[in-house]
Amino acid sequence: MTDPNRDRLYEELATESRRYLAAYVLFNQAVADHLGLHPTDVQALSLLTAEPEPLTVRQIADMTGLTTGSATRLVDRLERGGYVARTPDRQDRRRVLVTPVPQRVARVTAVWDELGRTWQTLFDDHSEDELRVITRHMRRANDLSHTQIQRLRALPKKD
Amino acid sequence: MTDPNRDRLYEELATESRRYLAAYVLFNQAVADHLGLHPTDVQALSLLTAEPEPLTVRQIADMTGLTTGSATRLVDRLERGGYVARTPDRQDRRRVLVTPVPQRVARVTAVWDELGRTWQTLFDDHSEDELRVITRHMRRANDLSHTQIQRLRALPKKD
DNA sequence: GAGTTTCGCTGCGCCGCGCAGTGAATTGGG
DNA sequence: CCCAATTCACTGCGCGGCGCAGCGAAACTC
Repeated sequence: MTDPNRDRLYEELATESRRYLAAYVLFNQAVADHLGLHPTDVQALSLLTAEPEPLTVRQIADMTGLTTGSATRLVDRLERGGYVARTPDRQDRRRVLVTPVPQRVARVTAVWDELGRTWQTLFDDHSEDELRVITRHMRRANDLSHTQIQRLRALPKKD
Repeated sequence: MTDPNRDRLYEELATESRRYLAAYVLFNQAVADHLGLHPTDVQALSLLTAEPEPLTVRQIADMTGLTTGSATRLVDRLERGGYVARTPDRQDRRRVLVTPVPQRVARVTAVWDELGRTWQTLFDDHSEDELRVITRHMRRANDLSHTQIQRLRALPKKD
């Protein structure tokens, strides 16, 4: 139950996770500054390009955690910057599909890939099993945090 | 060089990382909402409690990525909320040391630990070696992103 | 001891954001 | 079939965090 060795590993991993997140936020900020965008916009673009199909405004709102109103404004900015295009949905005419503009978005992903290349060198001395371990951990932590978020939102607010 | 199997793993890990970090940001946001704070404040508290010694305002500014002015305001909010206390530095009287107030901060970390406990159940079927692999990856990615941020800031801004 | 640098702090304006409400489109129940 | 309820994206409005520029005070430099 309380293996002191494992406890130390847990502790270490917890602290490292915090720094990991902090580093990501800083990196995201740096990318945004570099491109003259806002961190939220970069984050949205990252999520948008990760999905195979175009998203609706509401989906973007859910994934970023903003309201639909703010999401509309976000898409406004991205559209004005030429990063995405609004396309009406044929099936449901209330909906608006937001599709990324490849050549423009490439400018953003280029910065990401710049990191990605260095990442590869970082991964190169990992075995395939180790890579799978990391990926699996992230996926599970991802799922877990979603349920945790649900719980937090359902709970009464403190103070 | 181009092992298709590894390439697929890289691809998978890259996408999963995005989602993982996005989820982390969302969780941070949810915690902030729950406590009636701002995400930046929670992040600062997280970093503040992770360090063994009190930080100066400038150090907080550097770690969070904001200007000293905004950092001052951030400390103002945290102080007003009773989360931290300002202490003058004896050695350098220009400096102000920001020390977390344990009993008040405990309220925040309680929410983190709530996730931590569930995390433990998630980790329980990992071997110690696997835990070390994950921790090591995060630490290295952390270091790497810092150098990347330096590079980004040095580069000329695009657009 | 005068000049320079660093510290934290403070007006100011910008702008992202949540809130609440709008019209249009879709869905469901009698 | 029609009318109510829901969902969609969008829009004023006010709040407030943030960067910017400048401020005295304290520390370092020569």
